[in-house]
Amino acid sequence: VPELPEVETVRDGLSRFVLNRPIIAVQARHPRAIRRQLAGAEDFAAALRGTSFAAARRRGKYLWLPLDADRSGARSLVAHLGMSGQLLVQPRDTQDEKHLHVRIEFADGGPELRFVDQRTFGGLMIDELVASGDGPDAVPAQVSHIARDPLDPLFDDDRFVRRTRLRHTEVKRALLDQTLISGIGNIYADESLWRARLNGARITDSLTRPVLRSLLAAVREVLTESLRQGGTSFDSLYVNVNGQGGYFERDLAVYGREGRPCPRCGRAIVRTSFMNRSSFHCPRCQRPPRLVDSVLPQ
DNA sequence: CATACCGCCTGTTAGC
DNA sequence: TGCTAACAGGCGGTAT
Repeated sequence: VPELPEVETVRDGLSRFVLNRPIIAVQARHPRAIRRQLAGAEDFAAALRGTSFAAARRRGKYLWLPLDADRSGARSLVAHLGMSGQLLVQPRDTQDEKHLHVRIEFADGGPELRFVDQRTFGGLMIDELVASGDGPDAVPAQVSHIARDPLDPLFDDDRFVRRTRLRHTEVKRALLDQTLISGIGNIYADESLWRARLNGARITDSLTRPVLRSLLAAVREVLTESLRQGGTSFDSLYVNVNGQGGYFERDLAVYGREGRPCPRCGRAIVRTSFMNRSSFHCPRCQRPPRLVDSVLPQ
């Protein structure tokens, strides 16, 4: 599942292989992949033909490629990989992938950009850049509600701690809320909570500022180490633009490791159902909240 | 406003 | 063996 380290790895690949190359043809083969393009497939293709990508940017799990300023500097190709989306840079003679949804060809005849997505939760669209509201940089309108991510130099730690403590919800929910802190999905939420020795069911307004700061530090450690390894390819659906997986799965402490020993204390990792998805934690290192602190009715 | 939950998707695996 | 059901889960929309 592509989260911040995976999306950043893709962004880096795009920045090296698809910038400043005039686009000559665009093929949208699956309408669902561009469902957010309200004006339709032809409008999508027309916006890209003849221009080029000027840069590759990211916030949280969204990435976007601003179009060449000479023609349409206010617009970008916005991408979200969803559960299983891949942006691949492939030689033109490479056989079409089974779930190839969008193809972008360049005038130089070099490798083309392909959007491949098995579960179709991802998508592409052309969108206008707008002021971000929390800083000097512009972001696509589709991305404007997304908080800065913890690897963004302008991420405001104090604001995150303050806003989190104003909420009354489980801390894992808060980590997954992209309007509070972006880029974290189920895998890195569990890994970060384990590093911070916090149970994900702890309630945000009962956590102290130092505890939340240490959680934020754990989040940054996990994301940074995973990024160094090219991300996590837990279910092999995540690959970089060259089709290669990352290696962080080897370093996962709890995610997907039910029954195996906690790397810190040796106790068996426990799997629970949480928010209708799987969560993994160490029952010794991450003690559940006292009942009085539970989110359940008082 | 804050918070919780549903539905969208398909390939893989578990269970009968 | 063959079928069904569960599972994976990010996110926008909607309900409370």
